[in-house]
Amino acid sequence: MSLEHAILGFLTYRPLSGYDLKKFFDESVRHFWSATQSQIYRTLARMSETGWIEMEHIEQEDRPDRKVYHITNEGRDELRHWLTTPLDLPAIRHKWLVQVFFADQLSDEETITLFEAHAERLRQKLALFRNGVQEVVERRFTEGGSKRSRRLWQFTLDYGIAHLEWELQWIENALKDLRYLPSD
Amino acid sequence: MSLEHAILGFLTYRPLSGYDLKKFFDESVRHFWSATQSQIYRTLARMSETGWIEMEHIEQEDRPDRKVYHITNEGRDELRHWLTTPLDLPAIRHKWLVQVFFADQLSDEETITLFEAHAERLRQKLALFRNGVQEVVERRFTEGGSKRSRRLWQFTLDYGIAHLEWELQWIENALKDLRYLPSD
DNA sequence: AGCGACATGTAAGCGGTTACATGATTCT
DNA sequence: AGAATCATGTAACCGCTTACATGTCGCT
Repeated sequence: MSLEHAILGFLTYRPLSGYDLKKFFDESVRHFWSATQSQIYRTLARMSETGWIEMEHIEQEDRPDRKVYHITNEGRDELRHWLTTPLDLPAIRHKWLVQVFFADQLSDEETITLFEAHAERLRQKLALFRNGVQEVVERRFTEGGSKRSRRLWQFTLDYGIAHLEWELQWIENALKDLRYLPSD
Repeated sequence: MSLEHAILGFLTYRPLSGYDLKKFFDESVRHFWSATQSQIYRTLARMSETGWIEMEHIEQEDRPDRKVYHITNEGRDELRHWLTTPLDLPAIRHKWLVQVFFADQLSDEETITLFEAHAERLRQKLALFRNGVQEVVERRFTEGGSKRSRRLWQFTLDYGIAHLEWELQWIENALKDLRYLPSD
């Protein structure tokens, strides 16, 4: 399971609360592994039981108390083990391709719209990605973190952008072929 | 939901049983939308209640009885409606990128292995894809199906192959950069 | 007065996977 | 004799999403 291991990964940086972790997820791995708040809290409780992490209750006067978790030696072992485990390729679940597959139920115009609407979404996400994300990386790494870690982060960002660019280009190309769609 | 709409899509070809549908899924849309047998039977039962499909019990002497489902007019309306509904981009869940992100816990060699193992998996899947799939298309379309429908099928296959090719190339490229990974 | 940040969690439901269960026929 | 194909389904579980629930502090 990746959620647990992502949490272990973040806890190698420093001890963190559920609230902290949610922010880490949203700011860094979100575009390839998102996690909701409720999922994080539940998983932290489970991981405490297996002994991969330990909780420390920190009382605060001005703000709500925090439960800060730190990684144990077993946790570190588990993380290293998982990181060196080859994984199966993820199954693709792409609803849009289901629409394409059954688009013989649509007119030519509707089919073109199907492709163009998807292209437009890709363009929007790409714009978001290009603008928003790079700043976050800079901000985070002025306050610490190794160059190696930063370079690996950059890999995952490059992947995200290159992937969107590729898909967009593929669709723009497909749109050209769409003009010669057989009518029967 | 895509499973229901994929089923509706297949039922526009002809009335089918759960068993038939499982084969259709495995032979055509599997690489972007898979479905298990138990999922299909449960969903058919649910769809009968909503009125999108209707069941006909067909008794057979030599083999087990069949429950053959056909699409209703409401089903056709629902399918057309869904096909013209723009969908959000699917969230990517790519465990391998989680491994990359936290690979600062690994040595240089281990990191290179992480990339190379993934590339090898992509190569295997690509080989499978190129060999196995095209034949299925030919076979299926000698026994019927419109040219339009066939062309759309081809689109989804092309997408699958092009996607694997792109990812493989990206990783091979990343492997070159990996030589200059900062050590601190 | 209202909103956002801080901080914790529970509950219900949904889609999907894996395992279990049955039983006949046909091919090797 | 054993495997594959035909054909149906149930049950348990798992990961994830959405909604609900509570309460403080600081800023505008």
